[in-house]
Amino acid sequence: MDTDSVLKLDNQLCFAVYACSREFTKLYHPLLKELGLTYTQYITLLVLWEEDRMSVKKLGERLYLDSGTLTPLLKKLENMGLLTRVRDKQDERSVIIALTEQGARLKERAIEIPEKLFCQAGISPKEAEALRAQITDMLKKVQKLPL
Amino acid sequence: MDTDSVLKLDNQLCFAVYACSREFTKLYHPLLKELGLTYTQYITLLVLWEEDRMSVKKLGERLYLDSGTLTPLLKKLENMGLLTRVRDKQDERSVIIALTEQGARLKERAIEIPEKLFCQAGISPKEAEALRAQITDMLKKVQKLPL
DNA sequence: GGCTATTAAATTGTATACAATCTATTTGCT
DNA sequence: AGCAAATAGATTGTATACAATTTAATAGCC
Repeated sequence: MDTDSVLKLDNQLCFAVYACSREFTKLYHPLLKELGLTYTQYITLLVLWEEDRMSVKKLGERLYLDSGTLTPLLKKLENMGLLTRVRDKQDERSVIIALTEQGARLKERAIEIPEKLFCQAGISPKEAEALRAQITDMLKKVQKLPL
Repeated sequence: MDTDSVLKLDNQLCFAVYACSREFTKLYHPLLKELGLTYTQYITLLVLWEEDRMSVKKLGERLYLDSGTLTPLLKKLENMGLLTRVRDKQDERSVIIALTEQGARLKERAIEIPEKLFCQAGISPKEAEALRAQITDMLKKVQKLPL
């Protein structure tokens, strides 16, 4: 590719990923609205539905988000009555996030979302999985870089 | 995939794309900082370097961004002296964005960025292009959906 | 021509993201 | 024990994103 082509927006992998991410989020929006959640709040709960009781630090590692994003987000979910934030007695530096009854129950209603989305988007589960694996590979590659 | 697996974060295509997008942007950050640009400002200029003089509307279609995001961003780039915002005489509803001398010149320095990135990330141009094509396909699919 | 619908930007309000910094706690070392 | 370095969250400041609404201008229709 010549020097001019590499600067073309349509040739840039990063832009494709960036635009795709935002369009995907828009697709989630109406479905999540029914649950009263934003996308970031939703993926935070996904992690907790898999494994309840987790430090902010570990949550951040799973979501690739730092405390600057998570702290206000978790405070909001706490105010909504979906989780609790409690200092770890063993290590007072950490804060343990745990689902409330209500937060745990919300999982039932969230189950339908992934399927609805695939149907809407017309993406087959097989090709979705193939693409997800490739993107995850790249994510690991990009994330591991020494800054 | 069973009902529980679809809710697992690591199985979700959307999350992979979302996390990858943010990690990619972080990779750009130090390189763009040298030019005094953010990622969104950079891709806006990419479009204008390809085709100068364009309405906010058209710019938004290329970038998948709306006026709510673009208006403040373009005002900032205007203040930085990189572009001008002028009402279209033919259609006073539109605003035409045009590069200044300085904005056009910045392209020279931006040329190096894509190559530096690929080297850093250890992604071969060939696999990047293959992945970009797949993601763009999905983007089109997701974006065309009737809301 | 005159009125309604549509369109393009701008504005408003809410929710992220993240770099950089700060605070409190704990670890590791002597 | 005592202290420097490291760690986990919280805070601050800046820059997006985007839904929803508003404003101004144009297009379409009678």
